[in-house]
Amino acid sequence: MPYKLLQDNILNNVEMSSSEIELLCKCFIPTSVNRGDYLLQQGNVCNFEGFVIEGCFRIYNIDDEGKEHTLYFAVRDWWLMDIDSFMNQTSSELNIQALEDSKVLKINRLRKEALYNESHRVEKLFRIMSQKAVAAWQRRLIRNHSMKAKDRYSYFINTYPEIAQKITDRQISSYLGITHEFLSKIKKG
Amino acid sequence: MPYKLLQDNILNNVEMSSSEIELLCKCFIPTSVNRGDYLLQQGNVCNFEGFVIEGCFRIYNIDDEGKEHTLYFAVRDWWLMDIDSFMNQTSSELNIQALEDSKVLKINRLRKEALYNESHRVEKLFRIMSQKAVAAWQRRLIRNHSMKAKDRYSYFINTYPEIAQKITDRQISSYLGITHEFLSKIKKG
DNA sequence: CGCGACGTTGATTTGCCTCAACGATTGTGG
DNA sequence: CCACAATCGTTGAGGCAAATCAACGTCGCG
Repeated sequence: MPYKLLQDNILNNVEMSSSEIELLCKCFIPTSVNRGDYLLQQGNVCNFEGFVIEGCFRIYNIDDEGKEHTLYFAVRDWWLMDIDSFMNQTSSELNIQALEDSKVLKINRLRKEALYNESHRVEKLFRIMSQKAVAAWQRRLIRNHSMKAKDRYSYFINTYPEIAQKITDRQISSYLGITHEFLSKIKKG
Repeated sequence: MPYKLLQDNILNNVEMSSSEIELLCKCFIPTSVNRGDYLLQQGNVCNFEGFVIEGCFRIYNIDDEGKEHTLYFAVRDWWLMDIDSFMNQTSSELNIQALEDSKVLKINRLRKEALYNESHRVEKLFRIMSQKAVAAWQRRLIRNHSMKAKDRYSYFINTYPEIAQKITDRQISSYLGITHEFLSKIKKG
């Protein structure tokens, strides 16, 4: 039952009757993604939001110089999307790639916008989720400014051991904002 | 009429009848803050959200080593709060200080939580505002990782000229994540 | 007036990047 | 199943970006 995980995640943010939550979950479509495949590629418009059931995704940007910058990783029980492209229906600057064979519950944009209007509780759910996200991004910025690369690395593997175990050092370095060579030297020292 | 600015800001995010928006705006209390004074200090709990009518604020953290890290500045038409402390009612790690004599519209936390439940539109308003904020924080992180200090400085003064004009170079440097000495050298070269 | 915060500059050090090379691992097609 | 290619992690030499520390003149404010 893939929906059980989604239900628990939702109920962790808002109260909802079992009938309402079932109606909500029905709007999410189970999708399998093969390792290496993309849910979204830079230049396209993001018209979905996803909730990861199993596997692992990397959400990253490639800049003008061809360098990769990982915004975050999404594993079981995480949400993913390009929120900027999704809201404004503009061309995305992000790639969302499966690092393993994965399963996601996807909801279509128009479906989601409709749900906002149909249900005050859905609106509340995503209001709360977004506010939590803002807090998390603020803390990440402060960590980036106050901690050296070595400490950011320790923080990452201690805070997200289940993610660290699934990804390569190169991917970690692009999340930390350093080169993979320097990460290698960090791990040695 | 300080509320006109708030009304326009809100209407820029959601539609609202004039009666409803008036009811909403009434919950915000005009507050004057003298230059140098704090709306919030590290260690206290944030129980308000603010909307700046005039003046300028700096929202920053002081780390274990005594270094200041500026999250953002808030001038006319900007919102401010410690969203983490506000949501979880935990001790704040942020300071919110007026850099000029300023005027803010403040809404109390309990009042705001009540409004969420009373009005679907209010819930929608803050859902949209939060989602926009998430997008902005994500873009800021990518800029921090992909641009050198000099380019981040140019970006800042070009994107927020009205802020740049109100603050000191030291404050800009703590926003950019560099020392004030280095910023001085950037400006020279 | 005098103090404290500010911006500047120089000398030195440090954190991190670049480039290049290498072996090890992983994935792939024949 | 093997051979090869691609990607990975590692290491070293050298360079650059930014931090650190110290000193100095300036300005605004009490």
